Parts: sequence; structure tokens; C-alpha cells
Amino acid sequence: MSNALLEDLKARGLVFQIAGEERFVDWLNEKPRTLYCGFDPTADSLHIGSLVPLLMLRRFQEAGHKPIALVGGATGLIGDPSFKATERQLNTPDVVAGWVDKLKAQVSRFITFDGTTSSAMVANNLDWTQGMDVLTFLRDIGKHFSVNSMIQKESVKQRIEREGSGISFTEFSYSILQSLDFAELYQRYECGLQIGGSDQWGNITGGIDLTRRLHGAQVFGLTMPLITKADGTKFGKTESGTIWLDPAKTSPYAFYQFWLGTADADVYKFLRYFTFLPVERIVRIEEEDKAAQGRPQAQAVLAEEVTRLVHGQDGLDAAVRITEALFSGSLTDLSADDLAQLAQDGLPTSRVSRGNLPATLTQLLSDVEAVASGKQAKDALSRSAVTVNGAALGMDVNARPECWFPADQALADQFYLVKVGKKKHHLFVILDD
RNA sequence: GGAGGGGUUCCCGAGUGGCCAAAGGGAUCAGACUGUAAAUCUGACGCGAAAGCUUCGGUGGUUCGAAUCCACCCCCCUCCA
Repeated sequence: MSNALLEDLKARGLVFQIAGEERFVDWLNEKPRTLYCGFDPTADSLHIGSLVPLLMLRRFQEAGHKPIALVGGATGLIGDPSFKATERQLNTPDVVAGWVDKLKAQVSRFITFDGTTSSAMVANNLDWTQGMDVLTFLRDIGKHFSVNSMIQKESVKQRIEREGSGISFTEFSYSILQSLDFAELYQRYECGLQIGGSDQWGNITGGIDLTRRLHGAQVFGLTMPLITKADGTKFGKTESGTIWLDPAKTSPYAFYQFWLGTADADVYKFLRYFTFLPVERIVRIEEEDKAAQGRPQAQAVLAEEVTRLVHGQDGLDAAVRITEALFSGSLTDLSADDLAQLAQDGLPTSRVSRGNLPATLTQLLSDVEAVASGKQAKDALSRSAVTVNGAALGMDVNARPECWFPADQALADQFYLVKVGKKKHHLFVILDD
């Protein structure tokens, strides 16, 4: 007995471990099922680390199952210790509540609410935890957990064993709360599968055990592999920080650029993880790239697909517009409208009047955050790495503002595209006073 | 509560009175090469255009001079109770 969805997931490398594997395929084949994945509010937006589970919910939904996105209004107040090296800072309840609202809206965009049997749901575990009193929790829930086995879990081992760290009772209890979620969702909605990252294995099996003990039911777990990069660095971070799903925090352009910069060694794997392109198609892309010399097409496909998934066609269009303007088109071809559109699309832009320019260019560039510090600007200037509308500036004009934006080089009278290094761009709108 | 160990620049981690803005590694930024790659090489890497200014858990103190010594305080870890 096999299952088409499961076969596809395996072909994509998306299945790391399955709890209850012997019976899982039959269970899944029998009828449409309900599954869930939890997302804890640790910030006001999810980042691309949550993308794989989010898309996973959608993959199941497309196969006819019903996904529940659980936003952890309760667990987010506690903090998941799984594989974390240090104790986490607690956030205040009102802050977490605000984040919950944002995440609810965010996760909703990846699943469909259509009123059918596979229509998605969004739940909040605060609903069944905030009213529970401590004695009920300790007697009815806590009694099912063995501390002996909890401290054996790999996810908290380093916190318990490693010198220089520790774990509070609060974080240690996290796993119990999450286990309760599974049991609760089973009871309320007959939710029989929890999915999550491989770091969630311990929490998921905890939930499976609790559901069996409380309700005598067999439920399942499926984890996805940790996303790794061939060079060993952490996935999802860049020089400028986390890649968020919220376009206000990471612009569609920056998002698109992130995927465009994927290493050759990772890109085909990521196509499997992050897109809905059929595996055969991905294999074909890989073969074509291998046969062709020079630049592979895979990164562009990946960037396009994922940006469309997260930011929609409009977001993708904007990202591509900026990319083409900055990296392939010639600047002089851009009209005032085009330039205004770039600013609209999210290219960092500053409006400054000539009379308000600071004393040094290094200062200006660090003010607009085109560089991290004046030192970096100085370094770039001395290596001719700063260009304004294509013309390189040097340290010699650092203290001469009148030389930075010569009127006769303006694009459409007032635009100046400043490039620091090869990839950092900043648009200046210089107003005459 | 007791005993011991520890808190250094983004991270790891040297430094135990001046030669310390603080070794080394990583990360990051820039240049060359290139595919807006990878690898490699080069430079920068507390802030500042510069003069100079501000750092080594906190606060005081000793000293011509402290990351380094003293006092008190805060935080973390280990073991014992």
C-alpha cells in the first residue's frame, strides 16, 4: 500500500521521521484526515524557517486533508527549549498576544479556507490552557509524564548536561504544554497528525503518548529535515539578518534576492523543499543546468516560485522590476516613473535636499544605512566601490557634498542611484532648494 | 545557605598593572577573479573624514597608569546542604 502524497514528499526529501510509520500509510489512505502544525509567536512575523512546515500543510491540503495552523499563544509565553543553548527571555503576555494576531493572518495566506471538508483552520492553544488551574494541570496532565524520560530527550540534553547552561522549570514544562495541544486537537477535531521540524520530534512524540493515555487513540507524527546548507552555515540568515515573511520586514525584492543567491550545491534541494514544481521538472532543470556552461537557471526559478508563493504575483513583479533595473538594464533608460516605481517597490530610498546634505559622504551613507559604519564607507570609497549613477566616487570628495550628486548626471532631474559594492543599492532623490 | 568556577569587542576565545582598541579563529564588509556564484588571494573590521573619543558584568577605590589589584553588588554554571 502506498500513498501518492507520501511518495511525493519522500521524493522531495521532506520526510525525516514518521512516528507510527507501520500504520501511517493505511491511516492516511483511509479517508481525508486532519493534521496540524504549531507556530510559536516569538516575533511579530514568521521567517523562512517556518516556510517548509507552512507549505507542508498546504501540500496535505491539496491532497485532500484538513490542515490546522496552531498559533502558540500559550506555548509562546513559555519558550521552547528544544535544542536551544540558553534559556530564553520571556515576552510579556500583551506582546505575545499582538504577535499571535499577526501570525494568524500570516499563516492563513498559505492555506485555503473554502468551507469544504478540507477547509483550513487556525487555532490558538491559549484557548485551552489559560483557564486551566494548576492542580488540574499537575494531577490530570502532569501525572502522565515521567521526568525520567523527559530528561532523556535529546532536545533538552545539552541544557541539562552541558556546563555553563541550565534550564528553568518553565522551559522544561514546555513539552507538556505542546503535548496537551495534540491531545486537545485530537479530542476537538479528531486531529491525528502533527507535523513539524525535526527538532520537534521530542515534543511530537510527547503529544502522541499523551493522546494515547488520555484518549486511548493512536495519532501520528511526521517531521521534516532540518534545512542545511552545503557550506555548513545556518539557513535563513544573511548579512542583513533574518529573512522574514512579512513584506514590511523583508521586502519582496530582498526576499527574491535571497533566493537568487542560493548556492549551486543547495538550489536543487531547495526547489524540492520550497516549491510545488513536480519533482520530474526539478530533475530536468538540474540536468539542463549541468549540460549548459555558466550560470544555472535554477536560482531564478527558485526565487520566482518562492517569491510568488509568499508575496504573490505583484510582489514577484516588483522584485523582478528592481532586479532588472539594478543588475541588467542600463540606468539611463529608466524614466522618472520607473524610478519612482523602484522606490515604491521597496528599493531603499532617501529624499534629501541639497542644502541638507551632511558634511561627509561616509556620514550620509551610514545615515541611510547603506553601510554599517563610516569605516565601511571609507573602505569602499578608497577602493572605488561607491558609484553614483555609475560614476565612482573616491575618498577625495568625502567632505565635498557639492561633488556627490552633480546636477548634470541626475536621472530624470532628481534621481541618483548609489551603489555600494556590487549588490547594495540606495536611491537618492535630491531636491534642489 | 556552603564550597568552587565564570561574566572580555557580533560569536568563540587569549590576555592577570603600562608595549592593549585588546592575540587567534569564525562571521561580516570591500577589492581581484566570476555567474549579483563557489573556491582562492588582498584589505577593513569599537566610533569618528580627522583631531580625538568611548570599551573588557555594575558601582566605587588603590595607582602616575587597571580588562588586569581591592571592596561591595548583579548575573550564570558545578558540587554539597
